[in-house]
Amino acid sequence: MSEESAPFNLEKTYHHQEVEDRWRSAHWEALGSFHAESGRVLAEGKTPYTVLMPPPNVTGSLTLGHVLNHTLQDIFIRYSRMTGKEALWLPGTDHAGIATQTVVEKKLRKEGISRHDLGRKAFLDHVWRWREEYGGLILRQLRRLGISCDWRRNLFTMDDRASEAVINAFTALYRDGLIYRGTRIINWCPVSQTALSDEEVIMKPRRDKLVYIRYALAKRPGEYITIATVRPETILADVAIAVNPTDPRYRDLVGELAVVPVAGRHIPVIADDYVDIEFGTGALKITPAHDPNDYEVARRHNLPVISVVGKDGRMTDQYGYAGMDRFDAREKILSDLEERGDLERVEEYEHNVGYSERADVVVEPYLSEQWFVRMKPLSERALQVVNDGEIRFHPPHWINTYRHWMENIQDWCISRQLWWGHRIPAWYDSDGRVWVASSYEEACHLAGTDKLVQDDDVLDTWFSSWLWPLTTLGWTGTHSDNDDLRAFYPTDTLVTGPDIIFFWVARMIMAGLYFKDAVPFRDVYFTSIIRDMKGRKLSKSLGNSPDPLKVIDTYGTDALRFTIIYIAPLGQDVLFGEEKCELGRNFATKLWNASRLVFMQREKWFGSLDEFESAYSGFSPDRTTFAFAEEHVLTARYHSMLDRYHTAFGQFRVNDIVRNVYEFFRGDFCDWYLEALKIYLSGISDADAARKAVLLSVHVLEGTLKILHPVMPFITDEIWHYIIKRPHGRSVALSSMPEAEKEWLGMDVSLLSHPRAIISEVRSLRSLFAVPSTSTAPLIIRAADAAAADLLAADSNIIAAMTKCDVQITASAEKPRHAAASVVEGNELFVQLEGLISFEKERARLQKEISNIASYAASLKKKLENSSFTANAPKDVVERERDKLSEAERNLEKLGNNLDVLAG
RNA sequence: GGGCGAUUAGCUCAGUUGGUUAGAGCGCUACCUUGACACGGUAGAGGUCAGAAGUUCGAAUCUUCUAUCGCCCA
Repeated sequence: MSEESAPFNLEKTYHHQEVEDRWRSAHWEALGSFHAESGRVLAEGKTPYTVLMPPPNVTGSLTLGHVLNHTLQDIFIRYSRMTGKEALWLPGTDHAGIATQTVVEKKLRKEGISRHDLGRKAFLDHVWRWREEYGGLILRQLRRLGISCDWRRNLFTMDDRASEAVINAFTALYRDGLIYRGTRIINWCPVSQTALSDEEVIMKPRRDKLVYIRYALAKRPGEYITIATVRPETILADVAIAVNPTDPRYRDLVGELAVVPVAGRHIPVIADDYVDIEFGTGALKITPAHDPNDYEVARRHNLPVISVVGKDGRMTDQYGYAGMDRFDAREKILSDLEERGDLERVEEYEHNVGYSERADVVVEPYLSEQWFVRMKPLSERALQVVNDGEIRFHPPHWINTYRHWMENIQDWCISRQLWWGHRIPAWYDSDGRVWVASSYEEACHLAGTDKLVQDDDVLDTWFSSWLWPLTTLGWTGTHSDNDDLRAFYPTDTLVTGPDIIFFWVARMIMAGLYFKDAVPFRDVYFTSIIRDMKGRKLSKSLGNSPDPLKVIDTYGTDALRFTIIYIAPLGQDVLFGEEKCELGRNFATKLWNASRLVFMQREKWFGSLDEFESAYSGFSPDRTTFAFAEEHVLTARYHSMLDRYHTAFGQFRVNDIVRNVYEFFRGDFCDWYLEALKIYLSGISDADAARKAVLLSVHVLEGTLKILHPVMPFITDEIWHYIIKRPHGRSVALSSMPEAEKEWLGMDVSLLSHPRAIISEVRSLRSLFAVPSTSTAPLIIRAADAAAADLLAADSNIIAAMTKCDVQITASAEKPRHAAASVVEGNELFVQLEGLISFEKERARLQKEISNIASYAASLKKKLENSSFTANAPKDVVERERDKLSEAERNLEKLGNNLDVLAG
């Protein structure tokens, strides 16, 4: 910060690194700027505003997706804080069961150790140590974004408090009959060696071979039935061949026995509606241990279940394939079948196959005993609150996806065969009976014995994430309320990607309603998906995902934040390229330089900072003291911009927010107001008048800094401290947002905009006739009326400087010869360009202009002569069309006269 | 197969309930190193709003169909 004696202005150039480093989260954190207190809501009556951070995975590192997501949350939080709310942003991380365990196992493997060598407890100690060392990375990186969380409340899903809540939630659901244990075909990841929920399986198209295999009929020598399958290795586990009961081709075969090739087992031919007559041969092998649909068929027909693929994806059969990988076995059995003559033919076949989300291998449908949450009872209210609008989605079309999932919901497999996670609070006694309780002691008490063994499995990570709105506010399941919950639950805005709508959003809604009897949040903002410039998803393997930290180093955090919001519309994918950050960087530079100009003028016109401060503290724009038109226009445009800004927030149109401010600042503030201000101040001797104009520039600059602050927190805080001297500990983040004032919103500035329009037109003429920028041309303005004449006369210096013309404003000038002429808002302009313009060129230009306007006027005339238009269209629309027509006609007349002068 | 979304300037996208001679950024062209800023300024070129039909006084905007692309669920 500058000394009192030194000039109180910004450095000549903006160094984002230096400024951002100074205002880093650490600074704001040390000040406690972003702490929220329930007392201020409960006792002082402040309105709460709460945002839940979607807990990033502890193994994660910062991606552009995080940048977008967290910038949006920060924008909402900072805006709410500045509009007087008690703004609470709850940060945290999740323990990411599979990912974390995989990372630690990989690390151990390099040291030649497996987790089984260590045993469960020692392994978990390793995981915890790993998390202490590396698990904070993502949060440190997020801090570089300048996000304004209440970091005191940082929560990890494996923390004691969160773990307690998980256990209590489990036991409560079990008690209510919503959790059960059962044998089902689940999605098994052979690499991670755990069950997965349906949501963790990603369907991907895959080219496989559709294999047609002949099964001999046991009692009809020489006859056979042919089935088609993409998984020939599982024929070893076949228990039946099914045909559709209405299929005439196979009707007489139902009840026959077929011989499984290689295995030699006799299996029945059965009839079941499930079989699709069109697919393959219409005869389907039934392999209940390796296909969920086959499992259902087998149950209906009381068939046995035989398994030939083990947990590791290797064969477990007794026919010589045991130990082989399932895909190697597939090839082997294919050649064996061919050799045996059982292979009829092979077709290329593209179909969708489930892959494990984490390990990216083909998921194995696997029959095993797992824990499930019964979803149907939970889904009904969860669907209702979204249908009723109690929770709103932005953009709303995601409701369809949500609704579809809720209406076709399947039970949720929550057990995972991992060690890292919340261990399932279920114990088995020596008779194999299960006892679910919050602790071993309680389970012993229930069971009446202490000879209990706890279930080995842990819970799905999402089983802790779905409690996030509750656990972050201190809910543990043993009490229903506390001050934080009373003050901040339900939370307000959830910002997340649509890819976890099922995983997380839907389940949080269920949990909130079930455990707290209230929705967990009001609005859900679904972010864009970020792609590269070619529209491809960002991925490490493609090498097309820029490192946000490098982007920040190059362009600055503010620039990145501004850019990503500028280019990310609600509900659309966004194509990101690092170079796009030039937009944000350039804007930050512009903001800096414009501020420098304002501060330079302040320094020039105020004797000292104190003098300025005392004038500024009582300042508000007063149109009766305005000296030039741009002061009116700027102030009116400023308030209309504020109005659009607040409206955009209300509608979650974040994209509009930055575009609106961007246009206002570059256009209205810099290009028009500041340019006019410079000229006004350069020729002035009245210091008091000058000070008023400077005060207005600071006033609007400060307002602009405030409204930009949620998007660009660093540079705005820096410049804000130069508005007046403020203690280093203060922050624009804790100041209040400017409001749009009705008085200014209603102001008609159309007349006051004439100077702008005239300046643009004259510049255009100069450029058209290639008038050298060094030469000053005489400009005669014949004003539309007395009011316009007064206004233009007052602004004549500004018009002169901005057009580089000698301006003469008259009521009745002769039409000069040798002039380019134009009409703007009824004001006739003559730029005398003796020797500079060619008559021919000007004549042609006027003729073209006249014919343009004439055809425009004709179309307006036609419209207005159409009686159904004048009868049906709203009055103001018709009125507007009339105005346009008369304006066009006036212009035509004037331009026509000019043409005559040229001709004559 | 079902659902959702997209198609507007060379590129990336705005365009809120139908009422503009359709906008921005980047790129392009010309001019300008002017005491805030060349990461800048001024002026300009560039679009039959994917196609067809319909509703309407009026359609980029609403309806239907078609085409192409993308996502989700089977």
